[in-house]
Amino acid sequence: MRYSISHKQQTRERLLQSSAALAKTQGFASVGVDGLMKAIGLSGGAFYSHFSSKDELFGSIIERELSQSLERLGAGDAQSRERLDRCLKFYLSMAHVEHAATGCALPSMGAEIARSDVVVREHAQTWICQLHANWARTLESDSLAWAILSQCVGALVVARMLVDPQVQAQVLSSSYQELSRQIADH
Amino acid sequence: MRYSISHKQQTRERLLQSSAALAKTQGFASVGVDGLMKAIGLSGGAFYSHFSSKDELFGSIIERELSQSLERLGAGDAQSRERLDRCLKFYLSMAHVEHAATGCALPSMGAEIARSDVVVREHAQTWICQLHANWARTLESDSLAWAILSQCVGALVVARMLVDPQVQAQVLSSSYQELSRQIADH
DNA sequence: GTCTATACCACGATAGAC
DNA sequence: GTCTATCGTGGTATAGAC
Repeated sequence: MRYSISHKQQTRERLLQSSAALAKTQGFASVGVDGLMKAIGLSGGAFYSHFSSKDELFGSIIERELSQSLERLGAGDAQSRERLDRCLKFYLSMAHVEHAATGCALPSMGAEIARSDVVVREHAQTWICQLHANWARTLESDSLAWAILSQCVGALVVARMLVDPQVQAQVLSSSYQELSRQIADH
Repeated sequence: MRYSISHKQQTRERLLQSSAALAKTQGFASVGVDGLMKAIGLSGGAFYSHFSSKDELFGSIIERELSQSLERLGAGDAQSRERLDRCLKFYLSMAHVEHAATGCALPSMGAEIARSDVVVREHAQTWICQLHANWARTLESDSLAWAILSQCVGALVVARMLVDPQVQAQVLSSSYQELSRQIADH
């Protein structure tokens, strides 16, 4: 063969990474196969050597994104409240609002995941429940863990819709402030 | 003229209503002009007698949806905490999760609004800030009002991604429970 | 105002050369 | 594995008859 064994894996990884970033910023439905491939310097036709369809790529992107987020937000069996606090601080930051390409996939692609087929949503559910379980163990509260997760995702969705950075920052700081109080009061 | 004066207004209203429902369920980008018109029994060509472009329709949909949500969630100058509580109960209900077509536009179209042009987002910001102001007046807390808004939107985004109705219900009830506690403690 | 027909472009996906 | 070329479809938008 004219291409090394690892070449395909590397190309596939580049494609996944680049496509995920494009999907999070422009929406997966709004970017075509040609655009996805051009972004990594390849032609559209080469796409089908890596994925049988655009939908299959979507599933792989979600899988990769969620496992990555889980690692960053709640990996391990026992995390300290200090680490959870650092996670919340970053999640609810202006940097996260402004850089959707490298951020969590839930606020940017949540609606698209909700509209996708059952297989993808089952994967998403597994991951979300795993993150919830980790946070619930740290916080010793199932309901507080769900509430935090919802509020984090919602704050980013709301903030990204706004134009004024000051109001955006207000949404973030308010959410963080109220979350901190809830965690402390618990 | 062969058509009455009010006919155009009525058709436009039907188009707005139907298109909003389709946009919330399938995503605005994923449904074509032909599909939007066929949904109200007209041909695709007739669309441009009502809107100059699909983007202009998007702006009108958002405007209409948000003012409608404001009416349902926080109209008037002074609302009781009881009414706010009823609003939260409905917003965080399984019916709302299941029927995106008639529900709030923020969880289903939030990401698309965030990606749209500045004019649309300025409009969205105006309405969101107005709703926030009403809730903040009722609750006597700016930050709590922002936190509630974020949590409501986030809970719906998260719940809609899941497949298991029991887990969906858990997300909703947890969010409602924690919100109630926050409001009571305030 | 609505229809049919159409221009024009972008999309997802495939075929065959290299 | 990647390229170019292409097929078929569906997208937005326009033109002209009624």
